[in-house]
Amino acid sequence: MELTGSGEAGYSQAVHDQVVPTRSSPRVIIHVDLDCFYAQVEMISNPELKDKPLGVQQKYLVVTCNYEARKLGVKKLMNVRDAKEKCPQLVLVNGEDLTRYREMSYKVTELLEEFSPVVERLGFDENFVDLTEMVEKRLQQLQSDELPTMTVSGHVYNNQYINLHDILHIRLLIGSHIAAEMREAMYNQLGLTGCAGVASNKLLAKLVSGIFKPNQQTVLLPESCQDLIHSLNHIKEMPGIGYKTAKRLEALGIHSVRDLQTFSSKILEKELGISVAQRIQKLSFGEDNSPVIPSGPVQSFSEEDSFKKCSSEVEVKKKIEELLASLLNRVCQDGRKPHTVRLIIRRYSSEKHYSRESRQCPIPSHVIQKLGTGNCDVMTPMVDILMKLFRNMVNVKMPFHLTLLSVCFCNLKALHTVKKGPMDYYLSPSLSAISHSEQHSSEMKDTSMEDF
DNA sequence: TGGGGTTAT
DNA sequence: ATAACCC
Repeated sequence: MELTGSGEAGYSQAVHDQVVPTRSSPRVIIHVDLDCFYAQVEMISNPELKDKPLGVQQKYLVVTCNYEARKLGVKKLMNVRDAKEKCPQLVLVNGEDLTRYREMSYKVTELLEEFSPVVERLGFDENFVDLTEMVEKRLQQLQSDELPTMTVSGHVYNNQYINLHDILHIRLLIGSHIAAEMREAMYNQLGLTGCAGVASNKLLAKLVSGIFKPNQQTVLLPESCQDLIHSLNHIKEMPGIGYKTAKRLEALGIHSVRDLQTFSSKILEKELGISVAQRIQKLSFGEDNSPVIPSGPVQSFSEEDSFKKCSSEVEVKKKIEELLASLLNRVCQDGRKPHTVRLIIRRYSSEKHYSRESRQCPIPSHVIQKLGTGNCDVMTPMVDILMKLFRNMVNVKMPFHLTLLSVCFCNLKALHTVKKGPMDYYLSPSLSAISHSEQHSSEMKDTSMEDF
């Protein structure tokens, strides 16, 4: 038996004109999924909540709840009235301000990045990590006398037999140990519990992480892949197949994963377009070659507020000022500067499901400059810009009825720190481009376009 | 359905 | 700018 073979050596990815050998085939991916994340953060903030049924409320919804509450029949995204009816002892905390959740969320991602830098966030409470390289290193450290005593950490999906002569099994077992170490670190350093799934791609890792539910982990061995995907009761449960696609598939008579596997590729491509069709049909077989993409710093900040009714310009301005105040704090913390601002609205409509409209524009350069600086009045010009965007979307001479307002800062650009002797100077990209001849054309053009 | 996020078109 | 996806 050889421990090192089996990966097809591919030559891809030209990085800086260098051809780097990459092993593209057998990956080890972990999906980490925190247990009822917002509720956990609240229980850490206030330990008195720990042994009580707890729900986190946003507007009239219980968006998540702890396991005490779940035992008593409370479900995620349940109406507050229904939840209180089911469970009169339910303790509710308001979770509309995401600040503490966001901060804890990034602590988790950073902790995982210490194991391996390739970490992709999915929402606030899930992360994928590509463990392939880490596993490979441990495999090379593995002594041959240790091999016969190798065991799994946590559950094996289907309770499948482990073959220690199968290199794919060995890799995944090593992955399961790394998963256990990650969960231990999350608990010891942050006080958080969660589930983990280890498999050969993101789809399967995600599906298998949910098999044993709070605070447990599961590894999927290749032979049980089909069992896993066929354990889904409906195609809508397949990550990547959302509400719209599921509806269209149903119209084609496709309900189960097997229906999708056996459906004509040609017809599917004609109905959904080649891109979606090919992607989701591969998903139906458990195939997913999408890489784990390091999320890095956020690409946009937004704050939103929903309400029953907002129908005057004065109200709109007040809401925008509130949203903006929070956003400016966040921008200040981040250090980078947004170069674009967007206003998003949702209009009241009795039927038409969930449609938002938005208008965006560049942030004038003189406003950008003031953004990080405490708060020498950047509010006024920003509110003016946002009200103009608002009037561009909504005819204020006609009656209107909004149910949501959101402000988003995006197109974030780093400040360039230029080493110049004892002092560092912060320069905007355009200035930096002038002082450094190696940075030019595209950035210059981009900046000047936005300024005017 | 809340209050966020991402990528593709 | 919108539409789809994710939580």
